[in-house]
Amino acid sequence: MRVTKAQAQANREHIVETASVLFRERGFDGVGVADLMAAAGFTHGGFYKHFGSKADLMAEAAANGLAQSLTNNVGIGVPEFVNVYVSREHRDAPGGGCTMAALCGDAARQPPELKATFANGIENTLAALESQYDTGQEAPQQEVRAKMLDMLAHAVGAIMLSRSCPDDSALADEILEVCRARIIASLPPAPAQQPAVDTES
Amino acid sequence: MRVTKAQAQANREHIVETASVLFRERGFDGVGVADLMAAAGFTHGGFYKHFGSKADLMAEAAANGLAQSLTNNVGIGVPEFVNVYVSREHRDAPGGGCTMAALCGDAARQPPELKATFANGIENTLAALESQYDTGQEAPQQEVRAKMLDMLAHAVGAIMLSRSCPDDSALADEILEVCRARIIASLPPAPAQQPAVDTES
DNA sequence: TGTACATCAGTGAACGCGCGTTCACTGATGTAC
DNA sequence: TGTACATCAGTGAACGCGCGTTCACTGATGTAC
Repeated sequence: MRVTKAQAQANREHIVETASVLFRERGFDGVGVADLMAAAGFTHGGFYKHFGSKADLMAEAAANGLAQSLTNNVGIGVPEFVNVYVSREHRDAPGGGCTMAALCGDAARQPPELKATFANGIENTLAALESQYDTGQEAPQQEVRAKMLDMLAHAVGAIMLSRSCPDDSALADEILEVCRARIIASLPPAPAQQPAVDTES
Repeated sequence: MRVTKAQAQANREHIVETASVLFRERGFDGVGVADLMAAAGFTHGGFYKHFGSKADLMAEAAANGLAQSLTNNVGIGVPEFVNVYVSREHRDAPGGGCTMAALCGDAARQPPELKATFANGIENTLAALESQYDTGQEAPQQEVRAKMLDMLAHAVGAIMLSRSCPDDSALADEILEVCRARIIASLPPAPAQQPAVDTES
């Protein structure tokens, strides 16, 4: 049952995207090759026509997920990004959410190639955040980068800690609410001292 | 080869502590029952004389690790805690480090019982941090709790993100250094506006 | 205190199962003429 | 354009392996008398 080259390429991409979601939901070890292929609408045997190994797909799926989380959050501005990111909706839907938050615990135990993919995803996310971060005043690029890196770690920690609590627990929600408010409050260098500046001026 | 009741109890505790370290190093799925028992100096068959299942041990080992991270950091003060926590030494030694940072990614996919154990560990850590947090001024208990919860998520995120980067990468170190400095700077409510107050006055 | 027997922590072979991976096969696609 | 053949994406059975768990067994401990 051979298939068009274009169809085969589309199938391959579909498998990567399916894997990207499933890995975020269940972790790398929680998704088998047969599971994955069935979820994508295929039988497991064809897997190795597309990928050298499960580890290879893990790297591709991670890269795909890391890139996707970027395109999902382009141009909304940093405070709104934090509102969307540090939310119950995001916490409760890891499959469609941030790959860093869903898989960085797993990534820490993976071989260097996959960690490099992760570091690359972090760098790209950082670059996107930097470009959207308006301090309302001149700020050296290094300072902006540090601020966004700090904010990202903060937000990732909030989601991950919240996800490790029982689904209906007050603590899980408290973590999100406390952290969201404080991350947003920390965004402009000194919000209370510096009244809102019209960015269109 | 039966063994003294006291010895059996000691062996059981030794298995839990060994598991606590190995799970932090390799994750719940990365440690088999046979691995674990061998590391503790036993054969695998005896495991079920002590524990009903691997899942039961996971909960006990997590509780043990979460309690341990508390006793390791009693009385050193919050800024010093951050210095020790958000460090390369901690990042590079997960087996002896914080159970939250090592396993909260795994915990998010575990059954409610284990998540409840995790939430309990977070609450206990919070209580310990609150008792050590000196704002230099009067602050409502709720505000102190929020500050410590926020700080904990921030520190956990920094370690986890750093661990997901390649071992020798500049980004891994940058994350730690940037976050450590900023977390510490954020500790007193307004460090720049409020010069050091002699706490002995 | 000494003796006989039950208990049970620890051993190591064995179990069923699911995993990642391989392979012979199918049949539509792609290609050479 | 039409024909003959090679290619190869996808199928599904099979592989070896390691996992969590079970079990008959051992022999020192604990207990009853």
